[in-house]
Amino acid sequence: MTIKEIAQLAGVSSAAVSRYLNEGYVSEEKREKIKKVIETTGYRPSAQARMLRTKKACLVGVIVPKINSESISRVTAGISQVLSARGYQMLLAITDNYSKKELEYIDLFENYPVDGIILAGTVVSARHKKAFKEAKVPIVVVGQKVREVSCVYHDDYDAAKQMAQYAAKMSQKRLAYIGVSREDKAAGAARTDGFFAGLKAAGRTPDERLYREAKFTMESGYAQAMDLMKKESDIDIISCATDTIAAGAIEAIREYNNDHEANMKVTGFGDNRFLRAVTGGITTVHFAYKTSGIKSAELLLEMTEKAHTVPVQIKLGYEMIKGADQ
Amino acid sequence: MTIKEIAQLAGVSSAAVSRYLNEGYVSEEKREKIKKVIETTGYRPSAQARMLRTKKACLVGVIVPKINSESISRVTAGISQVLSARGYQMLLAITDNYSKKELEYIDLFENYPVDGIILAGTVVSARHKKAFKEAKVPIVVVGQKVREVSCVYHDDYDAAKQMAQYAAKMSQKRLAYIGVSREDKAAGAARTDGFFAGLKAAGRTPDERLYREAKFTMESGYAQAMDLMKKESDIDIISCATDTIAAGAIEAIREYNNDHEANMKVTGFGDNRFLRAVTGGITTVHFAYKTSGIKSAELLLEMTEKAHTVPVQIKLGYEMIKGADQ
DNA sequence: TTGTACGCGTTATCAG
DNA sequence: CTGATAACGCGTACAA
Repeated sequence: MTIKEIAQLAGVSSAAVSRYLNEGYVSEEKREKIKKVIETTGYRPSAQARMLRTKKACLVGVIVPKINSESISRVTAGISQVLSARGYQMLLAITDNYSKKELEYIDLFENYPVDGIILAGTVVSARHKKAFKEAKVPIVVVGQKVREVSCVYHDDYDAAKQMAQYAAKMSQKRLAYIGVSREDKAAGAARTDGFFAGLKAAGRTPDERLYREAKFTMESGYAQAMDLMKKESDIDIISCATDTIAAGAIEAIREYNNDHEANMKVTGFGDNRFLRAVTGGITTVHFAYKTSGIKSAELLLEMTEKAHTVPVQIKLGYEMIKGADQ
Repeated sequence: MTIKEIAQLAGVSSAAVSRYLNEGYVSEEKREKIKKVIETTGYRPSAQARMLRTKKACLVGVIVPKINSESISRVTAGISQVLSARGYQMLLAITDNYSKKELEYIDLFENYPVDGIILAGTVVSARHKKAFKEAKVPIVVVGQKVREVSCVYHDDYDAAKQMAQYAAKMSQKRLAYIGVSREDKAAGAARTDGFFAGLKAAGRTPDERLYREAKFTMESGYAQAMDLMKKESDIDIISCATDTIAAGAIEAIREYNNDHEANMKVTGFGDNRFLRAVTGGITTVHFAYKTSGIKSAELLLEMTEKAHTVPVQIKLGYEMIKGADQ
C-alpha cells in the first residue's frame, strides 16, 4: 500500500492524501473519501520514506553496557516511557561492556541516522570525547558526568561519603570496601574517593589491605569478599560499590561461615528491590535510575527540537536507605 | 555526505561507489580512489535511503511487557546477541503489560516496516491471533506456545509437575501454591495445571484454600503469602509461579515471623541469580531464557530469509534446581 | 483548496 | 567493467 494507491482509490491526488495525513488543507468532501479508503485498506504510511524525506526519524539510539542489570533496566524503562509518549521509537544497542562497541554504535547511529543518542556510559575515554565533539546528532550521557556533552548523573561522591560515615558508625572493628575500576568515573572513582573521604571524616584511617576491586558481577563480589575474609581478620562490615557486588559478598559470607549467623554486615549502592525484599534490606543508597532515564530522554528531545548548543549537566540526588540490620 | 558527493570527489559515478560498497564489480584503480575518499571523509551510507530502496531494513522489532525483569532481560540479551552478530538492529518496545499496546506495536512495526517481529508474549488473545494471521512480516512469539505463528517456549507444564512432586516430598504438612492469571497460558495455566497434576501424582489432594493468584510483582507475592499465613495454618511450603513472587513470599515470611527462623520453605520458577546468591538458593526451575532469545532471533532471521510458510514450534527443556534448604 | 513535479540518498537496470 | 537513469514512498513548493 502506497500513498499513490490510496489516492487513486479515493479519486484524489497523492498530495491530498499526504495533506490529510499531516497538516490539513483538504476539503471536507475529500477528507471523508480519503478517510474511508484508509480505514478499509488499513493503510499506514511508510516510516522509512517519510524519514528520508523529512530528515526526522523519530528515532533515538540507546546504547547500554548490558541489559540484565537492575539499574540499567530502570534507566531504560524511564527512557522508553518518555520516548513512546512523544512518539519516538527506541533503537537499543547492547555493548556487553565493550567500550569499543560503544564507539561503533555511536558511529552507526549517527549515520543511520537517528535524531539523537543516549549513552548509558561506563568508561568515557579520550576517543569517546572525540566522538562526542564530532557528533552530528545530539548525545546525552546518562550515569556519568561528562563535560563535552549534556549528561544526567548521580551524586556518587556525596552518596559514598555519607555511606562511609554510616558504615563507620555501624562498625566496631574493621571496615572493608569493595569498589570497581576507577576507569568508571561514577561507580569507580567517585564512589571510592567519596567513601574514603567519608572514612576520614569519621575519624578512620583508610587501610589499603581492606580495599578490593571487583567487576560488576555477583561472582566477582563473591570472590573479593572471600579473599578479604581469608586474608584479613576482624572485619565486621564489607561495603560494596554496587548491590550486585553486595549480593555476591552476602553469598560469600554465608558460605564462609557455613550458614551460621555471621557477625558481618554488608552495604551496597543501588537499592536493588530484590535484595531488599529477600534480605530484609541492607544499608544501601537509592539512586533515581528511572528518573535519570526520564530526564535524559527529555533533555535529548529538547535538544533535537531546539538545537541546543550549550551542554547541560544535571546532577540527581540520592537517598540513604538504612538497613534493617542497623 | 551523500554517495554522489563521494562519487564526484573520487571522479567516478555514484553507481561505482554503490558497487564498491556492496557487491564489487569495480576496477582496482577506481577501488583505490573510492577507498581513499571514503576514508578521508568518513562517509557512511544512509541506512534510511538504503532501506527505502532495498526493502530490507535489517531491523527487527522486539516487543516486551517490561524490561525490568530478569527473565525478559535475559531473553532480550539473547535476541540482541544474534541480531547484532548478523548485522541487524533492534527496535525495542515496552508495553508495560498493556496487551493493547502489543497490538499497536505490531501494527506500527509492520508498517515501519521492520523485517520481522519478536513478541515476548504474555496474554495471547483472539485479537492477537488475528494480527498474527494478517501480519505482513514474520512474527516469532517467545515464551508462549502459539499455533498461528512460530514460537519458542518453555516446558512449563512438565517443569511445574516435577516441581510439585519435589515440593510434595519436602512438605510434611500443607503445601500452598501462588500462581498467576490463567490468561497467561505459560506462567499461568500451564504452571498451575502442571503443579496440580504433580500434586496428584504425589498422592496429594489439591486444596483450593491453599491456592492464591498474584501479579508478576514482589509486592503481590508478599501480599498473597501474607494472606495465606493469616488465613491458613500448618503451611510448610509456599510454591510460587515465579522467583519474583517467591522473593515477595520470603519477605512476607520473614516479617510474619518477626525475623525468627520460620519453618517454612519457598520454591519458585526462573532461577533468578540474585535470589540464588542471597538466599543460598531456593528450589526453583532453570529455564534457558537467553537460549530462547537466541533461538527466537535465529528462527526469525531464517524466516525473513527463506520466506518460510509453515510455523515452527520449539519447546525448550528445563532444569530443576534443588534448593540449599533441601 | 487542489494537483503536478521534484527531490531525499540509495540501489538496480540497462545500454555502452 | 562503467555510467546514466529510473525507481523506492513520501512531503512540499509552486502553479493552477
